[in-house]
Amino acid sequence: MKAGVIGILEGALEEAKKAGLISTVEIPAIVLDKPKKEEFGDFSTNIAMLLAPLEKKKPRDIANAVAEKVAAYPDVEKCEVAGPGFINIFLKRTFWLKALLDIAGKGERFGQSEIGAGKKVQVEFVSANPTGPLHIGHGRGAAVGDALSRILRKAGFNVTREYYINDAGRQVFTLGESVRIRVEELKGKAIEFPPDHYKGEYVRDIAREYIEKYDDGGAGAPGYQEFGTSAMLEMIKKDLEDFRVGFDVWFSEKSLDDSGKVAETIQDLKDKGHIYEAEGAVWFRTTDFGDDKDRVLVKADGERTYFASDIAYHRDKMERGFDALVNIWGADHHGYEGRIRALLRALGHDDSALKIIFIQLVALLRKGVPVPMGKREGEFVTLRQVMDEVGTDACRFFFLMRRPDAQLDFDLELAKSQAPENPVYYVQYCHARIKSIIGFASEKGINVPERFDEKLLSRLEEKEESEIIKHLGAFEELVERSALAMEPHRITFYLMELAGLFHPYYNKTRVVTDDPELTAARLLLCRAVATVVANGLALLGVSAPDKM
RNA sequence: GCGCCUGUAGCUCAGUGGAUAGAGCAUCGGCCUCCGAAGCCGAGGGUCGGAGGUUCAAAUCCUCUCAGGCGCGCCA
Repeated sequence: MKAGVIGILEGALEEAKKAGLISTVEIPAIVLDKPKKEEFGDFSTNIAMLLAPLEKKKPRDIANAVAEKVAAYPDVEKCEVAGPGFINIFLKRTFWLKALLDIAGKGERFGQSEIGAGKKVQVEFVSANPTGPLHIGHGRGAAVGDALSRILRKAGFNVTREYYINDAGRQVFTLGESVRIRVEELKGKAIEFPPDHYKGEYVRDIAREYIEKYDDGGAGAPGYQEFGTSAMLEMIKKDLEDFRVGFDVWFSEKSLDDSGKVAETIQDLKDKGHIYEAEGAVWFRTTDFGDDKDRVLVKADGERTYFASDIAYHRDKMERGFDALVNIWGADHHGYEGRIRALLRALGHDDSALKIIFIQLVALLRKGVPVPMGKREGEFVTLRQVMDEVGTDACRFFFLMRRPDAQLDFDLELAKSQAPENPVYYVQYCHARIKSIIGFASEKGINVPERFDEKLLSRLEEKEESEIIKHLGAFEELVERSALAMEPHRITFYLMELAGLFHPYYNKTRVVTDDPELTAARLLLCRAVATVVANGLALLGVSAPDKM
């Protein structure tokens, strides 16, 4: 919708230029606003005020000249100049009705665009260590990463979702040890459990499973570490599956090491002169590329650091030819950003290809009272627990109700309440309600018309109806902007607004009436709302139920 | 001490440099003989943490400052 108006404006500016009213060659980018007040029109632009200093003329004079040209376009009802020099454009109702025709024609494809132009984007998210179950914070990252991937795809990007498995190094070793100790314990040995090991109940479960399968100690028995890691990974995969989060690639840290890529990367940096040795360790001079301090790649004891794997991983990512990389990290990792950017630049890449989204903490509440968390106490709340309690739909929706970098209060009781204050149901109810209306009409032998035109739709004369239609028409641009800004929460807010327009309309206006033409037009409008709600919820990975 | 994030209504939060800053919840008062009341209508509520600066125009950009969170390992 908006693109069309920008076209009109560009045309008008060109005409003004030809008529000698404007002399500036480089016209600033056109910004179209949706004014807050309807007296300011459907769209408003500040272009005259931006041109004023360049033209050395009064903004209002320029605005008047442009407005006159704009007003001549057939889709334009009128065009006014207001305030310091805003150009306010009022469009004809028929212009908006095109959105309804569009939605009816495209159905679930409505909202799709080509703005991504098939660019390859990798979204790496969750990437939790396979040493314990996913907790609530991972869940938020999973919801954001998954929704973002869906939105990017809708906007025409070629998306790869990837999970980086930290299956090498200290932590998985400790997991293996934890399993071993529990196995021996279960067999009756009294062993003091080391405090820095994983003491969650799930480790006992894994130990029990191990004893059941391999206690005979057959030749094929895997090591504790290997067994524990794969058991944890299976559990994580199952959690994610039930959370409706899928991945295209599961990338193993261990495989990087095995294939020699870590050593290769260090050598590469050495060849480029970014490596030095000091105090028995091998350092990467990241300070040459904006980092706070240099970083160790190989410790004095000969062991590689986690960062050594990470540089190999990000080098590998770049070599796979992505146009953009998105990393979704917990906010506690933001200290890592500098060194990863340093790496990309050291390798000669443009680090602006990398976008890191930091996920802030989730504060779990129950009726407003904080639920205690803390990994050390072994009483951290898992994604599984929350999912089971409030359901996947509510859980995902709540995670996507806030900007990722803002802390989130998640109230369990609110999320599962079937009361009106629960926003998940507010949106889903809108969809179910419309399906019910369409069902009611069809029982009376009235169906959503197969064939229709602008004349039929022009029966939608209520103010609420045009507001809804305008909002529907903004959906495509919303998806684009949400994709480009990489902000899934915009979709959530849009849907709450759309439902907030529809419910009052429904309460006030009868859809199924004695007037067949009016009924047909309103059924079409309703179905369009349902389509957009369903499409929007699909981007969030939340279901759009026909009945609730 | 240094770095990053966040300060907007009682609470939780929206708000690509634009016009009189919005929504939900909470509070109070109303609406089901009629397409789904998981809904609707109405009311009250603000020094956009603070101070300077840039601009025709600042919640938005810059500087300083205050408050909260997080990070500053040869841990991952």
